Amino acid sequence: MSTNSNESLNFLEEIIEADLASGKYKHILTRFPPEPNGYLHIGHATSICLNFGLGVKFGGATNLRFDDTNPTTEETEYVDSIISDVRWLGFEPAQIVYASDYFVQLFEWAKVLIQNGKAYVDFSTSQEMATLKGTPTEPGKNSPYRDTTPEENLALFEKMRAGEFPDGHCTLRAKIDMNSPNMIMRDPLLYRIKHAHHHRTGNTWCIYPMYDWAHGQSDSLENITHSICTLEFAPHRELYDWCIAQLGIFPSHQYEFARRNVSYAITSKRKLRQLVEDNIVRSWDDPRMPTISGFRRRGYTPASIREFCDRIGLGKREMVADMSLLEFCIREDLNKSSLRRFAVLHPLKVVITNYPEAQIDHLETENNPEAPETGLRPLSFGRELWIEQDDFMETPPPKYNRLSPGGIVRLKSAYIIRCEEVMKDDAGNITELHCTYIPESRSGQDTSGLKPKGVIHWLSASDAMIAEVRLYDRLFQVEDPAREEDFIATINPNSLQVIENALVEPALMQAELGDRFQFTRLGYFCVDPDSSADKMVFNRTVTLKDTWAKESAK
RNA sequence: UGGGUCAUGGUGUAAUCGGUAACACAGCAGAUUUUGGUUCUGUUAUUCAGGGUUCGAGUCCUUGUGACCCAACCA
Repeated sequence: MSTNSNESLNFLEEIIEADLASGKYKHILTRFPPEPNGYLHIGHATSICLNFGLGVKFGGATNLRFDDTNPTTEETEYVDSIISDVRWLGFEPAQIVYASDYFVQLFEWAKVLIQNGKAYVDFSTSQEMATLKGTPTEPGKNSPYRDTTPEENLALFEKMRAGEFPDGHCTLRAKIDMNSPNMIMRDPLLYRIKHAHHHRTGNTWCIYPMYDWAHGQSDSLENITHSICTLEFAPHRELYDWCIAQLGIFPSHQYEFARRNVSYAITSKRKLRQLVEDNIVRSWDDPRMPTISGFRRRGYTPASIREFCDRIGLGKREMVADMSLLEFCIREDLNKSSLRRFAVLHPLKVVITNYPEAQIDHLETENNPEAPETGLRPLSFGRELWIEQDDFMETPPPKYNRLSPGGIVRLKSAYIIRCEEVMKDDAGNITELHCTYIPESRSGQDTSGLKPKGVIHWLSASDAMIAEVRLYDRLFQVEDPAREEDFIATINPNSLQVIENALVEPALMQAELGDRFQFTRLGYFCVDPDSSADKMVFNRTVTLKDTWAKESAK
């Protein structure tokens, strides 16, 4: 119910704690209010974690409410994906509700406003309205329709609702103050005519409430105590309060926080759509997309995203959180939880010349050194092996700890080998390595006294299986692509590398959708839904931290 | 006649309503390591500017500067 007194609270938590302490509320109720007009992205994820997180932290609850007041942009498909994204993140709404549930109530309340002389039907065109609205530095002018009597307005509003006017013919506006310094308060639109099919109410309505007429009242109807939104809605708060005051209904309160952006990502719906439609990515759930479904397919865990949202904190100033923090969070989670497996992405054949032709040795290695209880798994060792091309260099740079001519290296959980001969084709390409192994260097019973500097992963040619591996990198090359004049130009041309014929441990062929692994020394990988019984596909979620890559780049 | 929101290391967030500017990520250096992973240790770097109040200011006052939002029949 209450929080630890020694931990520092963010400004919203302080407000809530004070409201609870003063007895203003016994329980808090928040809400996550997406418009179902697209897929959720990482920005929404932070809002979900915020709203639901607050509900959980203070023993309250959180509604999922679809702000479906614009029938021309909204679809059931989006409703479904949003519900599943929220649940995937690990939250269960107290209620799943819709602004459209309140259309009748909202309509009745509009009539109350009209009767009280606080709203009028305006036949001005949008152009005329814009002119009369003034500018931030110049006052507006009253509409010629502003002094129509309540009786007349009521009749006109009923006609609007009855479908007697075409789209755009007139609107219902609140009568507030055309001289207000707050542009939002200069007689805002409450209803507009749209003869459109609504994904839930069908054709029963041809007038639809605007955001400002729907949101606060929806909050109030649900008894939302803390209605949390982003900074750009701050000027709307005055209108939010005005509407509630006019109706004398439960006073929900709006609080604003700064949208939480993430570097190297984009969260504009328009731009995300462009990426999909221009086939720059494959789909909305392409693992490079900053959508929740993209992160899911990429292999991110819900816990890692929640942890990220916790760690970036909350404020009221514009911010861009570091993508590297998100990467830290997923590595931290997966390091503890994922089983280790060997995979060789770019194979180089190694022949152990002093190892018997047909002999297969059975070795073991740990599933996860961070979690010994996960036990060991079997590994086959034979005369022919695969290692990573990167793990051999004919002329190694300084500090290179891997294999080179005449040098030794430890094959993890197996033997130490020495490179005796480099085989090449006519073009000079390395085709295979001839090595010898040190029989007394077997892992766990090493009496060789040798101390190779490097340890590399490997696969036995006798049982390695082929799989497809997709390596993802950042989609954008700049930290803040949204700020670029042409964000498409900043796209990383190497954001996806497909390796059709990678080699993996045989056990990986039984992996199932949702499984996550660490491919030893390579990174964290998950099973992609494109996988089939005969062709497994793995996505790289994130690389391991790679200090050698940094060192060698110097 | 403009209104609103904000300003603390590279990034993000704190600082018990005036009392040693801290935590995390990133970076750098080292130790450990049969993953160049993990773990551990150390380290670099911060209060937008000017003025004022005060023994003492990130915090209070004042004057500036800068950033973002608002003039959709979108949310």
